[in-house]
Amino acid sequence: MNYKELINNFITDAIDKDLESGKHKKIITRFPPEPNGYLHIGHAKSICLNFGIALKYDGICNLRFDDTNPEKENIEYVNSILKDVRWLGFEFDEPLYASDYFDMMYDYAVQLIKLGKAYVDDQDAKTIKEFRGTLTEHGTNSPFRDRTIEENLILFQNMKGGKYKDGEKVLRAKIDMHSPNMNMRDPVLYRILHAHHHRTKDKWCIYPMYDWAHGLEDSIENITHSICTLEFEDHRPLYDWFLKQLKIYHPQQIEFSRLNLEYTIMSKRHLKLLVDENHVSNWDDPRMPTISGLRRKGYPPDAIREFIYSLGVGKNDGYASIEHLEYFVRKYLNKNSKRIMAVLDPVKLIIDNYDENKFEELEAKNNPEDDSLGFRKVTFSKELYIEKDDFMENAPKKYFRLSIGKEVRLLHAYYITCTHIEKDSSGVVKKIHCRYDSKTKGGWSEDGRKVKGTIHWVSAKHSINAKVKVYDKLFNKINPYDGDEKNDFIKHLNQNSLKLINNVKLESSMINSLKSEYYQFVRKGYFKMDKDADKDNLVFNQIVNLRDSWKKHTK
RNA sequence: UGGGGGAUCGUUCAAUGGUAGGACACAUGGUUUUGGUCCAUGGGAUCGGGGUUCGACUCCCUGUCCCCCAGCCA
Repeated sequence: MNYKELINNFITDAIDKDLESGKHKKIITRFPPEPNGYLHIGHAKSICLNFGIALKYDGICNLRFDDTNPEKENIEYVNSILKDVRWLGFEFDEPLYASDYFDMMYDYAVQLIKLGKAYVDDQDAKTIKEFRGTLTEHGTNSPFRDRTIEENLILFQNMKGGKYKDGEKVLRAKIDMHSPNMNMRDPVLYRILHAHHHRTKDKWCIYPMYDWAHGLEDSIENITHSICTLEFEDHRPLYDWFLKQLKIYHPQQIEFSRLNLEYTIMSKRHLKLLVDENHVSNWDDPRMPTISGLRRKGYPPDAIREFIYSLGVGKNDGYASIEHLEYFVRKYLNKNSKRIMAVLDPVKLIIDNYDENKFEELEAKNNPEDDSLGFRKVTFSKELYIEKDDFMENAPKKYFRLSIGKEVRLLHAYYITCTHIEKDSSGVVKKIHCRYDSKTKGGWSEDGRKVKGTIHWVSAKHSINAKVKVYDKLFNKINPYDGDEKNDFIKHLNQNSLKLINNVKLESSMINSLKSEYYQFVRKGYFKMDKDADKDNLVFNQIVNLRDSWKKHTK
């Protein structure tokens, strides 16, 4: 991808100006996930933006774990994030950790106390909340707000030293309890948490809050542009205030609107709920909007990147459509998948004038637009399977497929004409009898005879059994939160989001199918073998179906 | 009159005082050994009302609607 031209938005406009004015020479961005869950496609936007900008300007993008809350974070999440960012195609040096800066952050806090800009508050959480005021009423100063610097220094040291229980004291910035911006009403800087941290172990029992930590992390790493989502816009005055008080290097925070995808949710907390309550199998369930879910489903990273960059970056909130994402998935897969024939809903087709014991190895192209993907042999014989819906007894005029008396092409094989059918007692078609034209081998005729329909097939005797999983949208509503209490989104879960198809027949060449490979099941869709599948249990996930303009006619 | 942000085709992003454009979606036609791909064509928008200007999506005034903020989460 050509990142120089790929990304152009209001953020790169700002960067261009900073480069022109000489404010910066080298651009440094960062992607700062909290390791408290798996990354989702919303994070992919931030990743593509931050790493993309670094690539565009020959700069650097740090991968930094914002691991300031040990109660929710763990190493499993750290590892998944590392894997997902790399899988998306971005490279980084050793990952960085906010927890590596805990000593520095502590020292800065001491400095802030010495400046008379921070104090230890003995009020409990409930009282602090009460004193904070409301959106329309200003707050009230804490009775502990005017402690001396000396006292604050000792108290803060005692907090660090473990002399108090969780929640007994906090360190707060001394800003303005009358500020119309709630974030400026003496925000908490440190809370007491006697918790085991996955990296610093038991060294600390006080942990910094986001607002305190984030600007310091950015400053320490010499980040030039700290790009975050819109909900932090209100926090920017605080971000700026801290760095100004401390007189340290001051990155610029710029906010953009986060990515929303139709029919799904992007809250890590809520995605975790879906996992914990078994609404999905795990974080990598192919129905999840997580990077690991999309990977398991078979979405190529290139397609995800192209999708993200096609969206652009702005400050409007809105929803990206599933179709838009699927367009890029199909676009990539059309070029990069091998075609094979698979029958998902089989019915027997018998070629009455073909010898019982004969079979032929016919040559088939793996990708009609790209010879470099090679050729393969498919086995043809007297008894085949075709899709049930490729035959209709009473076909409408524009139906191009098989029906009694009509001729179609079997892809890569022969022209066949249907002569008669066999049904069971309840009228279900059990066998379709045809005759083939031996002069049409390969699927074309010298006489220029026109055959409108082409259908796929597999040889019954040579076929391989498999299972297929087809996925639909996770929720029934574009915005699962719409009009409800925040936690009612569960009731909008699509109960039919997973369909298991058991009796799938694959062409014989699939005996050597690979987990790493993308396949197009001709006329059906794109598929990839599930990570838990094996030779004895072939399971394919449908990545996305093929566009189907016939379906529109039938409606 | 609490603060902050936003409003352009159905969706998403452009146009930075000078012909409102692209992509997806949709529609029509063509090509085709996938009713896929590809190609061509078409319909379709500046939140409302004033103002400044030769000229306004852009600047000013005013109104309306939407999103975010009252964690010792990030």
